[in-house]
Amino acid sequence: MKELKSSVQKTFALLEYFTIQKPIWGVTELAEAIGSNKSTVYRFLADLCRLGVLYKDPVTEKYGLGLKLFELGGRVQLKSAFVDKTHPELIKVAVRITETVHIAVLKNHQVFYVDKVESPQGLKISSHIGSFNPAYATALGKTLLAFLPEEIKMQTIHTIMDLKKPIAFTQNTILNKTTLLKELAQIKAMGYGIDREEFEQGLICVAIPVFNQNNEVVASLSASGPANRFEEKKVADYVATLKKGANAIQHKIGFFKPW
Amino acid sequence: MKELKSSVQKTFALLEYFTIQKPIWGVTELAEAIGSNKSTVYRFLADLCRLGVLYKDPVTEKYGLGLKLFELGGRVQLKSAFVDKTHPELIKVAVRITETVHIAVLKNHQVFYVDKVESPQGLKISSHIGSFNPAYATALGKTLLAFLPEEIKMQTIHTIMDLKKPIAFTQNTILNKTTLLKELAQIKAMGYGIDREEFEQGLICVAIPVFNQNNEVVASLSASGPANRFEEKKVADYVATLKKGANAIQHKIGFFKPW
DNA sequence: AACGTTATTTCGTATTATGAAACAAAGATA
DNA sequence: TATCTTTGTTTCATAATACGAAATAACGTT
Repeated sequence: MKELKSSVQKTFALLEYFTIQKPIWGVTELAEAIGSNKSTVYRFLADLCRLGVLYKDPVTEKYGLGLKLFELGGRVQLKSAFVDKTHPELIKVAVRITETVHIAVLKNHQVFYVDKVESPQGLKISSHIGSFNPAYATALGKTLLAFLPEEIKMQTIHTIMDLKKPIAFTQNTILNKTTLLKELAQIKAMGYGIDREEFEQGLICVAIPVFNQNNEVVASLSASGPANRFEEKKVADYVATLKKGANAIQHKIGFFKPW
Repeated sequence: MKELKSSVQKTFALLEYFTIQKPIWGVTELAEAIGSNKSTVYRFLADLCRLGVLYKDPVTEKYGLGLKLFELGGRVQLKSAFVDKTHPELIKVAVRITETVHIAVLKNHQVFYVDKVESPQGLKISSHIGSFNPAYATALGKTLLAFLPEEIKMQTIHTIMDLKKPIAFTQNTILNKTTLLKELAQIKAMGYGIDREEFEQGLICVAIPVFNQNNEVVASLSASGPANRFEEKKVADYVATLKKGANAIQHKIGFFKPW
């Protein structure tokens, strides 16, 4: 690899090619995609296989992500101390609400999708666990921002709205800082946030904050559905159910805090 | 690090120190545990943090496993193409059976625990997702072995019983190859396997095979509970419920095969 | 049988990693 | 408040690993 990069960086850069959409690669194919010599890539692949980080199909000679990553992923505290505990509560909420339920945390001024439970009757939502979305344009994000401690909130909003130049996703996306601050104040007052097609056309999302037992906001919990199915009365019902879920979650996670 | 090892190996060796039991390390503490210079370890930690593989708590200056591993773990096909689909079925089984339900695959001649759902009424089982256990001494393992294609089965049993010298976990552990082969024949005939305190004192486990839509055995599904609660009648009921679960799983996983 | 493609190995050279030492920062102690 | 101790962070000469061109092996296609 003709770049000034540590081997650690190269290793994880290589692992990035193994996606949900394309989970399987051959040596030459991957070398071409990376722009590296195939003997270099071959050695990385061989090393990673020995460690169980990748596996090699003996028949096709193609490589895929291995059990070691599955196991390491399970040791991340977000998984072992949070998702494993909250997942059953998401299921209960999804059963009652019959829409897709998500839980997310704030990371790098964005929402990071941590888990979701789809309802058979619910709309298929394109969100992807393990991915980021803009905090300012999602119910999950706005709700997380709204309940942050005041100083952290102002710093974060400054970063998002002034330094990082927000973009519009739909006509409804809030791009003005003052407008966003008013919106967050309203979310704080009402105890829940709504994304009215601000991030995705045709999609409405209702979110409420999730606190730990130190009363720190650690996540947000939401229900998403098509715009034509969200009536005012339903919103109140959803909020009530989400709050029950959030209370149960608070009991289960103790003082857990995703840094 | 004074060893002849690639940086890839060193990287994953370092990540191994971040366990469920001890998820958080400081620079010097980790360097001492590894037996490496703290400036070397510091650079690895810094690199891994920039990649999101680790995170650093800004207050305590300690390190923990980061979101990137959570996300990579979610991209492993065993997770995205299997666990995500089978988990709801495990829940349904656990609700009916009111014991702990596990699903495992065969890897390196051992059972690899992939998922589990505990029942509130169930005994707390010490199994750990992402860990291995001996195939010859567990219901999950014996059942997987029993339903393997004949040639692969004989090879695998040769490896386990002749080359790897099995050890006893309890007085009931099967150590004789001929005895094990008879046991597997019986499991094949009955369609389910039982571990009668062969792996853990006081614990009985019933497992059935899970097939994909190519009729290849890809996993096994089990219910575990204390020995004093397992009566003959209950076994038949459990097997029936587990079979329903396995059928539902077969429908959901298509031709998926954990390599 | 010949050809094309991909996987795998070799070895001289290029690049990265190491660790001792020094410095910075912060908490503990007198 | 000053001093000491411990941990985190940085520097740089040296040691070790990584690289890639070329060759070989393996396998599928024609």
